[in-house]
Amino acid sequence: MRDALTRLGIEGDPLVRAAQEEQFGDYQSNCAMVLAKRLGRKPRELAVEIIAHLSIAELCEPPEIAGPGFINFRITPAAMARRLGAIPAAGHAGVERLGIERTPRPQRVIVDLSSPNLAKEMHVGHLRSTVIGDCIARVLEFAGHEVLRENHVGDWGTQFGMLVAYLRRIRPEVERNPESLIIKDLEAFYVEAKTQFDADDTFKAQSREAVVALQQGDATTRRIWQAFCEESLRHCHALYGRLGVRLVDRGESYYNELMQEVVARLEQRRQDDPNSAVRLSEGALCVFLEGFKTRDGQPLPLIVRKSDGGFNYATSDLATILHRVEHLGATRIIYVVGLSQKQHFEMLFAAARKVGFVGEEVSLHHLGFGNMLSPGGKPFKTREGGTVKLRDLLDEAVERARRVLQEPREEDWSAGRPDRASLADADMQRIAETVGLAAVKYFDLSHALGSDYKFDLDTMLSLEGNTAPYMLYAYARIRSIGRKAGIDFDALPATDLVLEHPAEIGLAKTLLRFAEVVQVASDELKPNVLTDYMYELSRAFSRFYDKRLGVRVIDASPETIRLSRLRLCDLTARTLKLGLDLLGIATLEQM
RNA sequence: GCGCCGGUAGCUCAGGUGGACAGAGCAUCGGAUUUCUAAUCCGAAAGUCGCAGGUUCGAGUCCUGCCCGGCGCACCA
Repeated sequence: MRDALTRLGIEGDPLVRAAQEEQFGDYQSNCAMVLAKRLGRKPRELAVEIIAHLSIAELCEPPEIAGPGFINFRITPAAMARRLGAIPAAGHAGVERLGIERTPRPQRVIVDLSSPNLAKEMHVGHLRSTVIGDCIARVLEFAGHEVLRENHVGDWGTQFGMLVAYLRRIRPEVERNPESLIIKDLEAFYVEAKTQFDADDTFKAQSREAVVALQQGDATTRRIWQAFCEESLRHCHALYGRLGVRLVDRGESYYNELMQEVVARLEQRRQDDPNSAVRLSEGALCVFLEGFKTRDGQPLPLIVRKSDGGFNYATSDLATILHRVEHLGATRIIYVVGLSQKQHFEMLFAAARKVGFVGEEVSLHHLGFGNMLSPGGKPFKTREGGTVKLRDLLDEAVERARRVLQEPREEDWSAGRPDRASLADADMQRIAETVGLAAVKYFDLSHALGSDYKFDLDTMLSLEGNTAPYMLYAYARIRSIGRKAGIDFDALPATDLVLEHPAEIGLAKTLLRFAEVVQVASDELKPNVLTDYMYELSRAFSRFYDKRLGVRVIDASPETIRLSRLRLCDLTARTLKLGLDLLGIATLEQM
């Protein structure tokens, strides 16, 4: 299509995409209508001309023009077989990428994700950033970019003075042996400290002193603080480990010196040009930006140094940008943070550009997401109104998964299905863990990022519909086919594909769309594009394997057909596995 | 008050730069089945896409106004 447009001397996007309905073919192009409008011509005439300049005879049937000027393409089974056949087989280079190429223009990308506060336990509010951020990082990495996952944890501020002082009071041994620190329940520890802080003026004073000591670099205080942060991070990483999330922790404290640098640079700017956007206002050092107003309609600046001389969120965020651009060499920074922070990031980015911290060559992107709500549609809280720990949420999901998985076991015994019924309890626990976590992650990623969603265990653990269990089942089932057919998929040679039956063609068609789907998901940073496809692929497979409308596989004959169908199974399994991997979801060989 | 995001089938949600009668899952109803893992497949019913205007050959999608919900609006992160 692109060539045809070029030959016609027309610039424009071919707008080719999978057809919405089967009657319109496999792919459709809507460009004739768009271009005709621009060129002041009749859409159908232009469509005719475009078709005349196409050279796609060996790819598809002669294209048809329909309606106001749609161009419909129907790929020939032979062409599908060729394309699928070109996907590297087991043992060949590129098999793990299914032949999908890397971007020709790799970037160094920072994904800012998770970012819990170390003073407390991670709670449900951290789930989305962690899961989405990890997925985005995986997708961009797969696309060929160099991705750095930065966990901007909160490890600084007044509350840490309080925590250090409290540790000193009730665990004095920490001072001598900071490495030994274990805090079972971080949340309870914080609450205790806070209660003490509010009730005890002496303790309050000690807390303040600890903050000062921390800032001045007092060795003992820092050791205790560090011990606390490390213990808190161990709590975090227990969860990251379960979730299969890798990231690099870099606390706010890391930027202490850079924050001085940020302020110094801005101060310089202000003094060089008193009329610049950087000005003092009510004693605070501010960056004034266009388009932002306070409640009263006054200009709303980004405050970079408070009137008391202290730093705030904006200061550390600017320092972070400086670090990422100047030290880490990032050309793209993606913040996976809730949508409620939207204005803050707009101001932050505008300010960073205004004061020259980042140039045109660097893109700053706030990938905002909606709230995770309780099943009732209200903010997610415990019955008492407190925050729900992320660990508790995941535990519950796993426990519920275990119950769902165990339900049919009794029947399996009587139905003579030892495949599932014979699973040892340990295996069952492992499977439940995978399924439970997969369900939570998949459910999150299957919603459009910007919208809120209701956390509903029943729905996400359902064995039917667009859920992780359905997808994992589809995968496990295919792997089981390999075992039963006595074929090692990991040693299956490249075979000629035979695509004759509608079920074969339907599956092949869906398989071929994977590369494009990954491309869209990666370009637009939309995980749900991927999940939607995964579901379609799983369904296409179920149809393929259906006893009435599908085809025989394990006992198919002749052997060429059998191998072809097994290869389709394998391609499906590999695609599912890769797709799930991009979502950050582990697969199971058996469930 | 200003700004941003959302309002799509009974429920939960999709809808790539405006495009072919608005899609899916659950739930409902009806089929298939002595299973190559039925944890499946096929089909039906179900929506004036918040409301009212406008732009366009064509609007869930763009513009304006209004209604409803959420979030944000200078020294908290």
